[in-house]
Amino acid sequence: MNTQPLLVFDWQNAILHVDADAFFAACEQATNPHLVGKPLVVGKERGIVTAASYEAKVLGIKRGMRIQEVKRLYPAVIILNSDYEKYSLFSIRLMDILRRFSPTVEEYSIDEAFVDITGLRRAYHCSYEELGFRIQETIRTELGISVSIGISLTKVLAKIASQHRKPGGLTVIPGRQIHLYLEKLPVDAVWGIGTNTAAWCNKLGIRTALDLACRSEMFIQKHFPKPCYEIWQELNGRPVYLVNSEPKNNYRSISKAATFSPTTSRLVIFSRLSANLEAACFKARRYQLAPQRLILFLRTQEFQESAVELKLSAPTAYPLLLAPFIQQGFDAIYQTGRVYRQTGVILTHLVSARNSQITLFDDPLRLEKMERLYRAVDLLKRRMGSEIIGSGMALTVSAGMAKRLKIPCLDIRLRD
DNA sequence: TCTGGGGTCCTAGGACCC
DNA sequence: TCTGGGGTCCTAGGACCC
Repeated sequence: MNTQPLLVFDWQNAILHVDADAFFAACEQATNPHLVGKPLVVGKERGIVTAASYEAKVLGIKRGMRIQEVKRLYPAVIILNSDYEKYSLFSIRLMDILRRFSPTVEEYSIDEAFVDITGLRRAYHCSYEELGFRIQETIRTELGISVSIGISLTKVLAKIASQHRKPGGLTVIPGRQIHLYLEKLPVDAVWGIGTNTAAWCNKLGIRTALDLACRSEMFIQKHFPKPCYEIWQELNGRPVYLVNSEPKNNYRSISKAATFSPTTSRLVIFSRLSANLEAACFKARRYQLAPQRLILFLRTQEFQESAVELKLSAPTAYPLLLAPFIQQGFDAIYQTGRVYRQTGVILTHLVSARNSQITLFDDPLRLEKMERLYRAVDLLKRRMGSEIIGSGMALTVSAGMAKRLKIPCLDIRLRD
């Protein structure tokens, strides 16, 4: 058999993973004493459960469950709209606390972070476990929420550690104890191993994380693609994934999609699509980005997807300029009489908008007008909420106006 | 098992060039 | 024009994550 014993020296490297417990629900409870200790669910506005407090989870409520069903089965459960502003503020404060302990903090998601704590035992005159405990306590007292913490030699192991005991757990996995934690862990519970890779593992006789970690390096390289080889190294205590503390200020793509009650109405579907475009461009402008391409897609009731990709000859995040092409693209994929339930827009090949949009206009005055218009729009949206202005605008632009504005669209291509 | 919405990275294969 | 080898770039699609 292609196996080998785990051989890891302790603490060449120390990574801490923080995972907030039932984060959205916890934020609600932290800001409203009446909610503490009560079963509570967030996601009313979407019709599905986005997050559930532990009191609600105990009853059997899971993420994705219909709100209607929750109401019917558990009339006592409190149901709230989600409040992303609030959760973002908690997230910012959480990350700030972590940065007080170490400068190397990766904000992995709104409620999760990795912290590189290598060598901090000396600085704080305490063990890594004690340091984890202090962090946990600081978060509890300052924010009033509970987090689970895992500490180990790599990110993958630290994730396993933080999952090990939830909520409120603190688990340290030193090198010599790795096998104890991998022994009973199903391979698909490892970060980065999904259902497909797990199925492949099973075919090779690999059931647990330990089975995977103990295979020889050669065996892994022969039978698995690169991502899995990296995970294998991490499971063996060899760090591959570094803690990246650079702030997220760039995107490869920006997308907006929305599901609605099934309809055949051309007008309704097109205006949904326009709203998606508005929202996506709004976000792009916030990060000073402009797409060179965009993909429009529609989904039918039977989950059939049709999409079209538009290549712009010059990048822009001004929906007004894009309107005629959206119309063309839409016409290419929309089928009269079909029942649709979802629309979406993906902005890709993003570039910095700072200078690139200038090439769209030969007349600097016109550029300035457009910039001023959207500065006003963006300000209004930020102040009053993004619903205040926008969608429908795309409908009002005539093809003639677009022609005068000289936005050429190079290429429209149907995808699949 | 997917609900629903937002992302990332990797890979195989084709086009094109020398 | 064909043969063969080799490299790069781009794309679609897959897999995975929260």
